[in-house]
Amino acid sequence: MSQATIISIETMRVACKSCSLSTLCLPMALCPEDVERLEDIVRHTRPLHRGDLLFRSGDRFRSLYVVKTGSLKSFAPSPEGGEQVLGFHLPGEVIGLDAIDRRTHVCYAKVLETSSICEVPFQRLAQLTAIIPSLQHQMYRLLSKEIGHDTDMLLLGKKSAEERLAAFLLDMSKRLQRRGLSPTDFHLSMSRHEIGNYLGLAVETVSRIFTRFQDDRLLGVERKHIELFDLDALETLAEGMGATRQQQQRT
Amino acid sequence: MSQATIISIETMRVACKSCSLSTLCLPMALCPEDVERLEDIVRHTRPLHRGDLLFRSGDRFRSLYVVKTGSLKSFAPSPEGGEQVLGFHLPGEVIGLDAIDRRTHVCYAKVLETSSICEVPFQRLAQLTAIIPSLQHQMYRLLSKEIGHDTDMLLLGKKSAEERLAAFLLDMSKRLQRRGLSPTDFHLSMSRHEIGNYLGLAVETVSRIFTRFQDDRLLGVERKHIELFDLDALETLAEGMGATRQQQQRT
DNA sequence: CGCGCAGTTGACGTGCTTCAACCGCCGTGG
DNA sequence: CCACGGCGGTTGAAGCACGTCAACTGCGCG
Repeated sequence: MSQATIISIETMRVACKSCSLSTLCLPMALCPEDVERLEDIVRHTRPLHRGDLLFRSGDRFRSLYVVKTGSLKSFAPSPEGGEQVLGFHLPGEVIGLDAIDRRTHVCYAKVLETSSICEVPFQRLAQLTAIIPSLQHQMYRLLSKEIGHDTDMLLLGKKSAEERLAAFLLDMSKRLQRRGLSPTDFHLSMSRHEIGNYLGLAVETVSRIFTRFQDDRLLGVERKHIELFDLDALETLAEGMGATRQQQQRT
Repeated sequence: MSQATIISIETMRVACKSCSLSTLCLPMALCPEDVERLEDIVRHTRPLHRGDLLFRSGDRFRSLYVVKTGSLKSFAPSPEGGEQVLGFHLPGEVIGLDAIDRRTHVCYAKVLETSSICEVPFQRLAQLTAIIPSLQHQMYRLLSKEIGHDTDMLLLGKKSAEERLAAFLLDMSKRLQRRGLSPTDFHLSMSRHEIGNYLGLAVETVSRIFTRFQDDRLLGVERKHIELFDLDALETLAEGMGATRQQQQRT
């Protein structure tokens, strides 16, 4: 028990310079000296557990959060009391970028599995970006990348159910690969409900398509464990070349 | 004719400090001295006309563009040769934020009606933000706002056709209002095809819902001229309180 | 004056949702 | 240790919202 505690604290306190995410996260392309300046403002909190909320809708925006380990989902309350899943967040990804403008969080961030998270106070980060040009560029790229990803998701909304699920799986695959994990064999920390909600599909539809993909030997599924057998075929599907329902609306 | 030319040139050359958009655009909250520094890097191009392309997919990213007058649409080529409308851009709005990260434009920007546009070289803008803190904040807020708007659009993709069109009209209404125009009486510069494509709906569906809204006295339509009679009702519709198809998927 | 395209309207087909039943895993408590 | 309840997930049947196809209208432009 005491050993577990020590490990946990060690994990918590790992500095940016020795963090395995340093090539993905904010320190990317910073010189050691600047990494240290960044470290000075980063706050490490104790690990959060499944179901914990990182922040709530309405909370005042003060910090960006970076996932160090684990995963989260963000969601907005929907009018009827349900929730709308806005995205999933993997290690190295920054949460809260949408709140900079509004000064207030308008969504919830919930932990899907035990996760450790770095807190980066935004005001101090902004001050730092003014004196570290490469950090400023990194911030602009980060924000821009988020816009690009959102745009991709926006396009998804116009595709068929099969295309959406294929695109979702490929997106996860690529994001995991960037983190040094297998792009073809991984664990989904979110439920089918959450996937369906995220993609705008009914749970049943998600389930049916998973089995359809499995029947077609595109992948193997066993509960939350996914194995992708044919990335190319999935890519083709996701692109919408499926011949059915050509949504090519020229204007 | 010569008078028209003079007016056009006058419009082209208007400086940031005397531009009617100065409270919406980048100069927002800058002191006069800093506005002048911004002006120094802004390039004014001749007005573009309907159908002109501001940039193409594949073009190297060099500048952000701000709409001064007129309107544009951005779209991505879809696999089968059609196009996917990504958004519409009104005066005071910045185009190209998604390209900062990729260093290359991945979509097209096409002019919907005669428009004048300011070009802001990004490298020089970034240099300027490092020495003008309020400009840096403005940039962060701009990028963040875009993320927020994209997220809103993403949520739209999960709603019914009526909800989507209502939300689209309200979005236009609010954006026009911020520009000092009537929020209830305006002209849509895009075609039904483009609206449908943007919202992920068939043209016929858009048309049907327009007439349905008109029958319900929510608005008046005559070709591209729109008059909104009942903003509250549209708001309620857009929120998805329509009692039909409650997409409240709890997880 | 007439071609052409944007827009509207109607009839029909279908992909997805909805409703419902069932299965299997897992935790809990007797 | 097993029984039981509950939830996540899968599968089947039926309905509906929206897409597709097709015909028609009318403004706009050469």
